[in-house]
Amino acid sequence: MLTTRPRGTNDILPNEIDKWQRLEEVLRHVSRLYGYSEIRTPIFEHTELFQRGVGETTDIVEKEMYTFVDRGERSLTLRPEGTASTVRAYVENKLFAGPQPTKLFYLGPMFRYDRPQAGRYRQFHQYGVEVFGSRDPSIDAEVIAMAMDIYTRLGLKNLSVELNSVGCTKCRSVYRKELQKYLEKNKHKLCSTCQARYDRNPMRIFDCKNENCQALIEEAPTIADLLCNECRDHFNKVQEYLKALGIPFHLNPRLVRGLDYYVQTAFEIVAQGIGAQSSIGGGGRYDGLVEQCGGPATPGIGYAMGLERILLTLQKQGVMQEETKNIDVYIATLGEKAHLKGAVLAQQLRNKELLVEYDYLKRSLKAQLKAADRYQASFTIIIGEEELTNNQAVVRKMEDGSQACISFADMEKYLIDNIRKG
RNA sequence: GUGGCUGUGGCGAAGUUGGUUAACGCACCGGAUUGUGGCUCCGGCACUCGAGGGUUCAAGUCCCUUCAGUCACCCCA
Repeated sequence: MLTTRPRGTNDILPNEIDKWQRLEEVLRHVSRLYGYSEIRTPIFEHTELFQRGVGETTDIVEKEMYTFVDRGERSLTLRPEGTASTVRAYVENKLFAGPQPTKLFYLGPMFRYDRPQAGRYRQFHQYGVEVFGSRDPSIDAEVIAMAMDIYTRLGLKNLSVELNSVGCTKCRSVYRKELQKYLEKNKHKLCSTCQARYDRNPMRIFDCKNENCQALIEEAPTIADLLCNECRDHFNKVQEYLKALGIPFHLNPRLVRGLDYYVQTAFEIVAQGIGAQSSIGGGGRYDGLVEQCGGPATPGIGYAMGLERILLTLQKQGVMQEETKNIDVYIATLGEKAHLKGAVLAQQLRNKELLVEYDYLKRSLKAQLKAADRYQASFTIIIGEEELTNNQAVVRKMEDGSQACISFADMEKYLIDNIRKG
């Protein structure tokens, strides 16, 4: 156990940190373009926040939370998603009193106690945005367009946007009853989980993979048929804006997202070929959430994307180009005095913005050159007794093995000139 | 929480119906080249064959338990 990381967690090693940083760069850049400011909230919150915010009946709250009691006997929970915390921060810090809408993004680890599999981990990373203060359908469309913009910039292909409206609390309860009425006579034929869903949240039966359940619900009325005028109008406008923005989408009346707070717009972005966990992002509108979390009635919409899944998709689609790392100068030394001189020279060259490595192991020259080769150094400076007395060093161009004797006084200029050129 | 597959040196892997000192490749370190890399050759590098228990004269090879990885279900990013 001492040398094993906890289940479902990952070390991001030096050889892969690069792609993470490049991904994060794109996310921050696009955030700026769309006018979002970063918010950093705690990794853990009062358990109650997620219970109320995410919803008591969701899988997240029922079986996936990392909850613990601290020394002050408070129940705390490692955040399983980002929206609840962001809403809490919005309310607590009275951001609603500032200019609206408020557009925020976050980036960081989330935690869910789930069985790990391809594209699913217990600690995973999400980037997400939240917009508070507007119920206008144009922002729904923009948020979806923004997500697609990010994927496109990253080079992802073959994605599909699944879009639905889950209605407001009013039309949803009407729909619920309709759906229950439709399924009533066949209720006993549903699988056991769907029988439970029948009472709690019959819309989730659409998600069931069981063929029998699928058959039973196939001809069921969809929410689209029963949206109230306001919701239907909103949904139509969202589609209108999406079309105008050139974002293709699939209407999916069966898309039901697993978090309780969604109303009206719900969407998911799906990638192919990364296994069963194909959703690389999703979101929707949550107009009642801020109020429910103790703030003023404020509309909101947001989405989150899973960074591991994005990286996985990038890899599967082969759009991940390796970044070559090489240094400018390797300093090889022989003998104690030369070693000291090398240390000083390394500092001097680094001050001139050169990437410099130096041998700390007092290895043989041969071994040092081998190291220089591994670092893909452009030049290796060799300093030994002889060079010290002549106040110069051998500078070897690694590419072709050509060497020159350069005085320490001219070293900086020589290297800078030659490296810039090459 | 449920199920399938897997678990041998840093990595990738051989390992016959259980039978002596557990292949091979890569990586790493050193030498051939007394102060010079990338190629070649030579050499070096394994106290637990995931862990624990059992069967047997004898187990990496059989049985049980457990842990981990992986994929899938549930659900989600």
